Amino acid sequence: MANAVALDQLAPGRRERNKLEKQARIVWAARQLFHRQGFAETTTQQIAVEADIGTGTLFLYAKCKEDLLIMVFKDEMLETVREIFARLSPKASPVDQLMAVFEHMMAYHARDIDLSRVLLRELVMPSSLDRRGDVTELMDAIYSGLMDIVRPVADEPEVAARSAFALYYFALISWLGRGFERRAALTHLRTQLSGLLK
Amino acid sequence: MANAVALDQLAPGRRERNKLEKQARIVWAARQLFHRQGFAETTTQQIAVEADIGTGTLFLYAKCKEDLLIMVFKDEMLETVREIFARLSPKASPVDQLMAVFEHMMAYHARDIDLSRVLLRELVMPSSLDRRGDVTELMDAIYSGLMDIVRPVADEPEVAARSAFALYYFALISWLGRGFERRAALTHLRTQLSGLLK
Amino acid sequence: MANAVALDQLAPGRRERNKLEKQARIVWAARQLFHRQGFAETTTQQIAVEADIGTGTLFLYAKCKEDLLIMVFKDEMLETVREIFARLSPKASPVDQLMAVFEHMMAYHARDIDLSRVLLRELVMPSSLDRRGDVTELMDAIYSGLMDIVRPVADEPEVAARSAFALYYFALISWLGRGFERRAALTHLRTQLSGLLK
Amino acid sequence: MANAVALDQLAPGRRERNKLEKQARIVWAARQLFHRQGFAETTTQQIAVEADIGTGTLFLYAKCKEDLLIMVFKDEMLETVREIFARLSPKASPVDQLMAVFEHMMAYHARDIDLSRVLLRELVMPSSLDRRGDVTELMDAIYSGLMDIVRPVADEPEVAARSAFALYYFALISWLGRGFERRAALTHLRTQLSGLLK
DNA sequence: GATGAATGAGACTTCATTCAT
DNA sequence: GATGAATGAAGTCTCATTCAT
Repeated sequence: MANAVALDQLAPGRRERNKLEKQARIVWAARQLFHRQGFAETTTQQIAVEADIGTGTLFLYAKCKEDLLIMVFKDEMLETVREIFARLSPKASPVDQLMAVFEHMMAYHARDIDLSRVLLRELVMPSSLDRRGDVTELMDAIYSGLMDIVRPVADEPEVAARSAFALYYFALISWLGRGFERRAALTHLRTQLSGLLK
Repeated sequence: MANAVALDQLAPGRRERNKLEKQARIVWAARQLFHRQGFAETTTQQIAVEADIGTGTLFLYAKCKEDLLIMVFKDEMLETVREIFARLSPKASPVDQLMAVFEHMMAYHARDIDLSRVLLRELVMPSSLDRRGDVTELMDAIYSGLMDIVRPVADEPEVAARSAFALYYFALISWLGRGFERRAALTHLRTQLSGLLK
Repeated sequence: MANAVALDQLAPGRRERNKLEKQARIVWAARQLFHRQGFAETTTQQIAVEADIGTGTLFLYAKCKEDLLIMVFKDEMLETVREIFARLSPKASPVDQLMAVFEHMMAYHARDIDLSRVLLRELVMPSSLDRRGDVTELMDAIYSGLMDIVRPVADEPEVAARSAFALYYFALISWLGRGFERRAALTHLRTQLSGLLK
Repeated sequence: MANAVALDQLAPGRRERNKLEKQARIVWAARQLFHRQGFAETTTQQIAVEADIGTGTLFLYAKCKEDLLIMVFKDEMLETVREIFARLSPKASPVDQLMAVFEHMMAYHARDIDLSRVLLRELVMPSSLDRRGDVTELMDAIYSGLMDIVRPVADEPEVAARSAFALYYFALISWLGRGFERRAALTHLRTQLSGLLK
């Protein structure tokens, strides 16, 4: 008994660290490696080693490698989105505010274009549906912010917010998917948003 | 040599025609197999066998497997799109016409959802740029038709057409990517299009 | 402690009965799943869930997954064999009686050929020796019945019974292992048994 | 041109070595490694390296690892069987001759019991049916030899040969599968064969 | 006895693509 | 242009089993 306590103090093992902490370590490890090496170039083994867990344990927290990407993205993006909305100038026009939001979001993706491409691919054709909740949570945060912006000028803020996001999404895909210039995509987007909000 | 010339004289354009016929056989074989077995489950060897050509010959006509999917899709989709636009009732409202177009396009994708998912993934993150021309050709046909529809009510038909397509594309992805119901996606889309065209 | 005694007095044999009941549930669960999904496709976790016990508890009752197969088989087969011997017509010739036995046994295996293949593989190359007793018990039952059949016509009933079973076993393997037709295997077997018993 | 010839002379490549030679090299490599390290412990990569071919090339010649075992076994066993039959004393009694054959065959398996266990398992539950021809060829050779032995004393040599082999097979499995002593298995077998041939 | 979170070994095979002919 | 034998990279995730509680 006394020994066990002593052992715990000397070498706190893996087991007592709780699930949440473990999940956090996994996401942290995945993020580091995905950004440093790319998605395909990162092996699940590397992530497990970096997170200090067993190879199999990883799959108790994420059903597949792609789910790890969603988890990484959701954490980062949610924070990013909240910052973006927090920093908006309320005096700017709705279109300007929307553009500010979307420009920042694109800038976020620009930091790691390849990883964002993999992410979009994953959103279009999900490898598992386990992380659907994460995506929903993120989308809700975005829609909520967009609605606040368009509310003053839109009869149906929800519809307008969804439309605005759809236009952004198309611009994003045009940029990521076909080498459409980011600037050109944004220019188009502004025109379209102006048209949308009359 | 002399023989070759003679053959050419007897059947002018023969080589070229052979090439086209061979390409047609390849696309036909790919389509059959992709639809029957799915994209990943179909091997390039199977396609070569079905098209009655050598394994290596295939890659003289398509740089990679994904290009075959684009070829299959472009042929089918271009025809589908033309039919759709041809059958529109010019008396219907622009929104109704747009919805008719998009409903038919979604119905086309519904015939093979999985294959459409692969296609969208491919459009978002192309494996090769060789078939970009095919995509452009198709998009031009679509934009052209959409512009005709929105022209009566839009100041900038090109912008409106692009926006309309963006809204459709988002609906499409929502449906394919997340099991969002097709009906629900279409309902949303109609509301958004109404908003867009005021 | 005192409580434990009291409990034991209230329900004597309770612990033992619980253990047997639990084992019965495990075997029942394993049988369902093996038959429904196949051996390889069934996980020990599924069996544990179905038997309503912990994942680790399973291995208190069976040293390994293969042992579960033996347990399933032994229960079923022992009952089957007893029925078969009970229903024999004593007036039939020994060869006819043997054939009746073996036909029924093959029919039993025919109900789940794939599982029987796994079983035979397991008998040829056992994963553990823990369940050897089960196999012996079953074999004894079979030999005993076969000896009763051949006794009237064999000088050494034990030898004849063993030979008869060997001939059956070969027929069984020929059928399971190589797609030899069941009918053909049985025809061969009858000829061989006739030769054996003169 | 001249260069190509020079290169060929300096470094005769893989390609010109024909298919048969390649298959022989593969089987040779597999045999070495299976015997030296055991079946499970040998990787297909090792075999490919040893045979001096590409990893994938291996699977042009054997559909799966198990097929390699059949190929190895068939070659060895066919030779072994022919030797055994060639060396029989025609003056010995049929039972003695049969026993000589089966003792030698068991001795062959005794040289690598574990590999033989894997082989038997494979025969009971084949991983592929591609090598069925090999098994048939071997069995034909064995049956043919056995028929010659039993012909003098059996009305139906074919049936007797098959029965004799079945009895041997059962003894073999008893020995390999359950640690039944080889000597005991052979003793039983002799008794049974005596009974069979009256 | 019971639990269930954690472990970690593990190597096969596929199949798009190439390139010598 | 056509062929098809040869290549070889590649790495996830499963799942039986353990063992601290």
